[in-house]
Amino acid sequence: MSKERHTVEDVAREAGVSLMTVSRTMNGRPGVGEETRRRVLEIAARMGYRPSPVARGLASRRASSLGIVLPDLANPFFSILAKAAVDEARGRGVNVFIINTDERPSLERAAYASLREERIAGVVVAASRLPARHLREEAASFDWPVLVNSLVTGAGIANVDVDDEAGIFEAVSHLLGAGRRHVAFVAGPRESGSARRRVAGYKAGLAAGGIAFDPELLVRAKPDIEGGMRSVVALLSRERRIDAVIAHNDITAIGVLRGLEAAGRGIPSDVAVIGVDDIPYAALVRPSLSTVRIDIPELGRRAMAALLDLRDGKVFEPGPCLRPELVLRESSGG
Amino acid sequence: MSKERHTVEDVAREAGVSLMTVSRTMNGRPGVGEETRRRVLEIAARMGYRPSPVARGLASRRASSLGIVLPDLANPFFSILAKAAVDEARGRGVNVFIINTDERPSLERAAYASLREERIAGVVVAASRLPARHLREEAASFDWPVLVNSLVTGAGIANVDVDDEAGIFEAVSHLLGAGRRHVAFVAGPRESGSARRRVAGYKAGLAAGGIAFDPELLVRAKPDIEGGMRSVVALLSRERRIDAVIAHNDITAIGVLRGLEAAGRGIPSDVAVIGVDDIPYAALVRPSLSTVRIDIPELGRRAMAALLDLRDGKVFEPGPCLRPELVLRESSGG
DNA sequence: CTGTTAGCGCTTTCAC
DNA sequence: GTGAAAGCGCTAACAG
Repeated sequence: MSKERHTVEDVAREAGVSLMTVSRTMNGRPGVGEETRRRVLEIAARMGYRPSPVARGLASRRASSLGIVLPDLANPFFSILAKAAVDEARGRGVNVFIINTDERPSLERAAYASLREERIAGVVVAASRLPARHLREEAASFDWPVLVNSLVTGAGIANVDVDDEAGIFEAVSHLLGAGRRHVAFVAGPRESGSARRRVAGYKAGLAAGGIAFDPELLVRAKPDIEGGMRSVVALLSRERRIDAVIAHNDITAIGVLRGLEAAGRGIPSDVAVIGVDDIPYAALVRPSLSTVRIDIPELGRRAMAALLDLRDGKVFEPGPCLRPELVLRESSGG
Repeated sequence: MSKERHTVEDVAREAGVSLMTVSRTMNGRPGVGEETRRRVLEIAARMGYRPSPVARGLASRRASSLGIVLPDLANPFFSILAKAAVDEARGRGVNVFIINTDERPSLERAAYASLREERIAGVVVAASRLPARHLREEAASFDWPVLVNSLVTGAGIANVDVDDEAGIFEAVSHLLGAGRRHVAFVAGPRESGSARRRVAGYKAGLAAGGIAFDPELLVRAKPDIEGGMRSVVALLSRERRIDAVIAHNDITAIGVLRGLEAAGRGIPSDVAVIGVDDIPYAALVRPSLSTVRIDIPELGRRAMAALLDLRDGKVFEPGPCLRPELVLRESSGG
C-alpha cells in the first residue's frame, strides 16, 4: 500500500476490469454485477483509493462540496447554525464553503456567483437579505437550494422554517397579559422572511389582545448589538410611554437592553424586553434575557440534511415548522 | 454577451491568440506582450469570461480555494476569527472551507485528509489539538500552512501568534497586587499552544509575585461553558481557600462564574475571575467579566493575509505577536 | 514572446 | 453487464 494517490486506472488494472466499472461502482450506480462490485470495492479499499472530488467536479460539472450563505457569522445564531450544518455534512463526507455576506445584498449575490463558478450544486441559504424576485432567481440557479427562514418558495426549492409568527404572538400575549400596554417591536431587515413573519406575529398578538397597532412603535434595526442600541433612541424619541420591547433576535435585544440602561430605564420595572433565538448568552447577560427559543442546532441539521437528501435523489418532505418556545427570564419581569 | 459560460478557447479565438496566451494572461504570468495582454484582458472582460476554478484545480493540482480548521465554531472567539478570515479571503476572490473539528484530534486529522483530497493547498489552522509531531507532519503536507497560536514551527510553516504569556502574566500580577493569594488556573487542552503559553504565563506571574506554584490549583478543562463549570467543582474539592481564578478563555471563564455562583461563592468578593479573549459577551455577563483582551478580527485577518501572501509568492514576515491587553471589569473586583 | 502537445482523473455517451 | 472513446476546461512542459 504505497503512499501515492491512486486513480481509477490503478484500481481498474488491479481488479482486471475497465475504468468505467470502477467509476460506476464507486458511485453506487447500476450496471455492475454484484460480484464484480464487491471485488472492486474490496480492492479499492485495500489500495486506499479515494476518488478525486476535483476531477469528478470537472467531468460531471457538479462539485461534491456544498455551500452555506449567511449574513453574519459573528452572530451566535448563525455560527451555531453553521456548526450544526457543517457537522451534519461532514458526517456524510462533504465539505462546505461558508460565505458570510455581512448583511449586504451585493455580497450575497456575489456569493451565489462565486459558488456557481465553483460548480457548487447545493446551498443552504440562511436568512437571505435579497428581495424575493432575486432570491428565487438565484435559488433556481442551483440544483438543490435550501432556504432557511425565507418567504420565497417554488418548485425545486426546499424550505426549512421556524414558526416565527406563533413565537412572537405568544411573546406579545404574555406581555399584554402582564399588563404592558405600549409594546414596541424592533424589526429585522426588510427582506428577511423571518423578520416579516415576526412582524406579522407582533400585529396578530396585539390584535388578539385588543390593542391597536401603532406604527410609531415599530422600528427597523440592523440585527446586531449596535443596531439594537440605536433602535432604543429612535423608539423613545417617538413615544416615551413604551413599557415593553420585543426585538427581532437576541443580539438585537441585548443592544436594546443596553440602550434602555443608557436611557435610564429600569428593566423590567419600566420596560420589559424579549428577544428571539435563545443564543447561549441570553441567559447570561444582565438582566437575563427572556426570549423566544429556537432549537438552532436542529434547524441547521435539518437544513443540511434536506440538502444532502436532495443531492442523493430523495424527495424532500417539508415536515413541520420548528416550534419556538417562550422562555421567561428577568428581562420580562418573570 | 450571451448567458453561456465561456472557456479559454472562446476568448482565445475571439482575441486571435492561442489558448496559452489567454491562460498566461489570466494568471498574470510573464511571457505575454504588454499589448497582447491588454487586449486579451479587455476581450475576456467584455465576454464576461471567468476561469473555472475546478478545471484549474485539476490541471494544476492545486485548488484555488483555501481551508480553515478550528475546534469549535460555536465559540465566539473562533466564529469571529473565521468571519474575519473568510472576509479577508473573499476580498481577494477566494472561497474557504471551514472545518469544525469539535475539539477532537481524530476529526482534525480527517479534516486535513479531506482538504488534501480537495487539493486545497493552503490552510489556516486555528488552535490545533494535535500533538506537535503530528501537526508538523500535517502542516508539511500543505503548500502554505499557517498556524495560529501554535507552538509548532518549522521551515515553510507560517505562525501567527498572540503573546499569551505576557497577557496572563499581567493578569496574575494584577490579582496578586490586589491581595489575592490563592490564584487558581483553569487550563485549556494539553496540545493547544496557547494553553501551554498561558500556563507558562501563570507560573511566571506567580513566581514574579513571590508565590509558589501549587499544582493543586491548576486544573484542565474542556474550553466551553460546561467545562468551566466542572472545573470549579474540581478546584474547590482540592483547595477551599481559592480567592481567584484565571481561565484559559472567556467561554470557560463564564462557566467558572456560573460554577462559583452555584457553589455559593461571591464574585468578586470571595473569588475574582479573569478570562481571555474579550468576546463580546464578556462585557455583558453578570458580573461582567474581566479579561485579557485579544483583537480577534485582527488575528483572523493576519492569518488569512499571511496565507494569501504566501500563495502569491510573497515571503512571509512573522511580524510582532499580537499584544493582548488586560481589561478590568466587575469579576476581578475593579 | 507565443504556440503545440499532453495530460490532470474522472464521467459521459455510445457501443458491444 | 461492460468497455472504448471523447471530452470537462485548464495548465505544464516543451518547442519555436
